[in-house]
Amino acid sequence: MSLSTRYTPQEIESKWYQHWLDQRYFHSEPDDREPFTVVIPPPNVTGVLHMGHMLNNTIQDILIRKARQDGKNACWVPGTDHASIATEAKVVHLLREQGIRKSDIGREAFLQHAFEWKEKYGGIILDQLKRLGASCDWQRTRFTMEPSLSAAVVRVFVDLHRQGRIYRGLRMTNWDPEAKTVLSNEEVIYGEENAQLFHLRYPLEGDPSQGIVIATQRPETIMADVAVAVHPEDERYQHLIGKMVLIPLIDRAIPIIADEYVERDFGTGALKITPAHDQNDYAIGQRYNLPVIDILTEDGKLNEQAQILVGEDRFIARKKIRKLLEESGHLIKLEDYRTKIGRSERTKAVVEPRLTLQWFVEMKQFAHSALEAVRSGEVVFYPEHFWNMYNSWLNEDNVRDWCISRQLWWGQRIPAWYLANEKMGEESHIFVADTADEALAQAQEKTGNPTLEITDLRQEEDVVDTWFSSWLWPISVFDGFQSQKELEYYYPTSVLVTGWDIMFFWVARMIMSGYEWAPALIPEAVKAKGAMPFKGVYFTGMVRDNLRRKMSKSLGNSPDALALLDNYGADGVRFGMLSSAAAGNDIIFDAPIGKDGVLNESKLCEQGRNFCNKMWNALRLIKGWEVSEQAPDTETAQVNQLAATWMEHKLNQTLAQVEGMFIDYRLSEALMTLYKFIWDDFCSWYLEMIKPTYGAPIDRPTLQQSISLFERMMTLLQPFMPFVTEEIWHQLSERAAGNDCVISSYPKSTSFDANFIENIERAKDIVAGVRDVRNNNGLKQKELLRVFAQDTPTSQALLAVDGLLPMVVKMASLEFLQITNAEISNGVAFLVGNEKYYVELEKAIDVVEERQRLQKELEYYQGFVKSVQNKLNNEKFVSGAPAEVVNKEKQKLADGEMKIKNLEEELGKLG
RNA sequence: GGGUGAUUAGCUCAGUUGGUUUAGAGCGCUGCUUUGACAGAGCAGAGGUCACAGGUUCGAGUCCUGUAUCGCUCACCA
Repeated sequence: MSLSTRYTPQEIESKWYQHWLDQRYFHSEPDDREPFTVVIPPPNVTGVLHMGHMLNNTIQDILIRKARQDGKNACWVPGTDHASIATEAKVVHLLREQGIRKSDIGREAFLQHAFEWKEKYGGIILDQLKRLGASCDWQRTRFTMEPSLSAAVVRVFVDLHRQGRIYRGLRMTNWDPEAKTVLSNEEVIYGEENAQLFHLRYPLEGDPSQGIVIATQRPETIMADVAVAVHPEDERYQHLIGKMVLIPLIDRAIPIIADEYVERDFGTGALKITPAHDQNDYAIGQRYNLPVIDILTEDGKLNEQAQILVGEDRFIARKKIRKLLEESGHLIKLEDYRTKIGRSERTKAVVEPRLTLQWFVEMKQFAHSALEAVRSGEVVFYPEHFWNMYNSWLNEDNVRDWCISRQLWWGQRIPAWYLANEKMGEESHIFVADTADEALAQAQEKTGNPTLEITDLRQEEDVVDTWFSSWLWPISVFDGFQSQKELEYYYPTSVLVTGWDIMFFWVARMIMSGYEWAPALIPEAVKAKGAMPFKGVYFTGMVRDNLRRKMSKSLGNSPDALALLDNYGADGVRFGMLSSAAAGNDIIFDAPIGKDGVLNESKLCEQGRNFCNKMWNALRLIKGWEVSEQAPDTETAQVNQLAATWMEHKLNQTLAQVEGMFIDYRLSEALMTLYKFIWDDFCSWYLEMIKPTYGAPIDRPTLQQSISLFERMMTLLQPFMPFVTEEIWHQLSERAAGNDCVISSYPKSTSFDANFIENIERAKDIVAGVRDVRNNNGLKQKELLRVFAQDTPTSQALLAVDGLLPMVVKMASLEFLQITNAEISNGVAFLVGNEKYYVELEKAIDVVEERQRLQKELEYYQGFVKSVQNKLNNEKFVSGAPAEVVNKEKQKLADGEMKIKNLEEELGKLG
């Protein structure tokens, strides 16, 4: 025997992965088969494999491998996302360590560094996916910033701009006055700090005896006020609505308006509106068409617009204006107050809300098509309930225009040009075009100045949001904007597998872009197959730790994915990931440490590894048998035949279940079903049934039958656990080149005899009954027992099934099993169905213990019968329930009563 | 506060349109088993009033309403 007693995944996995690549099994070209297409959610180039990747890529791989075995043209397109913010931050950090500042080296040099970095580290995560077994078509690997995909970004930008659906507008952004840059929301850290709430009185214009008191934390911004707002139903202020009040110190008149945004209970119930310096005030200002007065400079000082304290820093100004307000009698009250203040992650400066010019995509039309796609069922969500979240994001009340500009360098630069002599932020001409030359031509025409040169233009500094490139992914990975040949074949893709956290950022936007551009690019294909980018979306849960936090590197709470692969093998990890991952439910992977000090997460992978080992040892058993060309004795032949027939039925039954589960994407259930079939039915029962006595040979037909079964099981399991199945496939018999498990065709279920399966289940109950008696009476396995079956038509029929009786004798280690009417003098009884079986004991029966056992069982059935009787005594049930259900209950009652009778008889015998 | 999901065995979770015995799995636990494929194993066992309260129904873990607890998510009070 050359096979080691344990399955060792390491060499086996790399061996077969390389083999599959050599055979180009994962490569796809359009042909006349039905396509099954999946595009990977491109991981960040900066990424390293974490649990979330392992989960959703395992699922994608299972679907792709299954489709491949189903004879479809399976195509899984891998790739990476340039992830502008994350990557730029990483490269900036790296350069800083070398003493290089981004601003010193300029855009070109910075991008060169960034690309070098990407070349060096960008592929790591894809190599890690290979270790997991991902059967991607690596020849198709794409990157969101490669030329073709970038060209697509520029093209759709120009297209939308031409249609007037991209515009430049003001937006409140997080401004870092120290770094003089816009921050993304993620770069702002909020914390509670002490502050003061100023109550200021604004006198009524023309009647200083009246006025209104507002509360503010930022008295230095009152010069930027454009209104005072109160709640429309606030009785205190009804008489003031519509009147004008004067801003203290500068006496500018502003209106009092009514808006439901105002909380009556907070502060004084009156709110100053300062659109330039507050997010919400800006929104209110928009609603009422109020002007915007910006009184701050880009480094946080008061400007000329403020009229007073010009040139003072905002915090100095706050102190000074307090004094001024006190002196002028406008400061009514000052209270201490805890509030949340946002600071820049990097400079720690208090972030200033600031209006800046940004680029936007109009969302109304897009949102409508995206909602319709899912509402109509053209795109199906698994699980369905995610529709609610999707709907609430995208409905007209909530959808907001998409700000697509980012103040970064790493990304696709916005294809807009300005006249170089116009001041930044105040450009009056904008030329949007695919290339600088086209922009120049536009500029010459629009300005009527044919002598303009390229140097007279200045390109927009900002790049587009990363999602503005990844929303084209299902089209652009097939170079769909350049040539439609592949797109026509592969589009729409079959299913998208991703986490629900990016439902809005990515999933919804891909749907939008699909419906926007696919109809124009591939009209015929869209007519036949639809415009959606994918037919289904499988939302995986978030992988969280035991505190239910998302796993992330910054928290350091993610288990080392590669270490898991090393310890348990890819198949073990795939099993572990899947076994607790129902679609959409978050999975807690880093569960509390158990008693034995082992993490539960590892336990799941351990179970997967043990499963590999179990199959491996089943293989060793079969390979260890000597083969005999002689037919075995009749009884053995009968048992073998019975076992074989049973397994064929059972296999088809299992297959039918698994087929249904695949259709519903119930992958973990499908895996569990196969697990139980292989471990319990095949290993624990079938192999034990046919196993020759020690040292004896096995007959060839039975061996062949077993190998054939094993082979089919490997085919069924291959999508889930590709490596161990491939290895066993090849260990089972010599294979011609190209005969590999990975491409073996997935069988379709045929009919099966449920009755036959049921008979075997009864026989297994007899065996279990005998084992129980052994356990309770301390009888050794080797001790052959005599068992008697009560003579009834049912037991007659059961034991008459060919081979069943000798099978039970073998499995339960019996001397014999006989049907009899006679009293068994020293027999311990157990029930199988309604039939009594007796195990004859040599020694005296422990009457007390036996009574207890029977009594307990009796009580159970008495309770059971009572509940059934209650049901049947209920008029309404008998008349209301379908006859089928009532009959079932009657049968249950009869069975229960029979069991009670039998148990009472046995108790009676014990005296 | 809005939205959304969860609450089933010690732990992690299934339970698919309400009706196969008064609910299942894996791990853990308890007992037994060790020259015989596998101790990364085998056999058996214990363990749950399905969060709580109502309601609909002949029948509810499953549907409805409310409550509690926990989570996620969006918006956050000048």
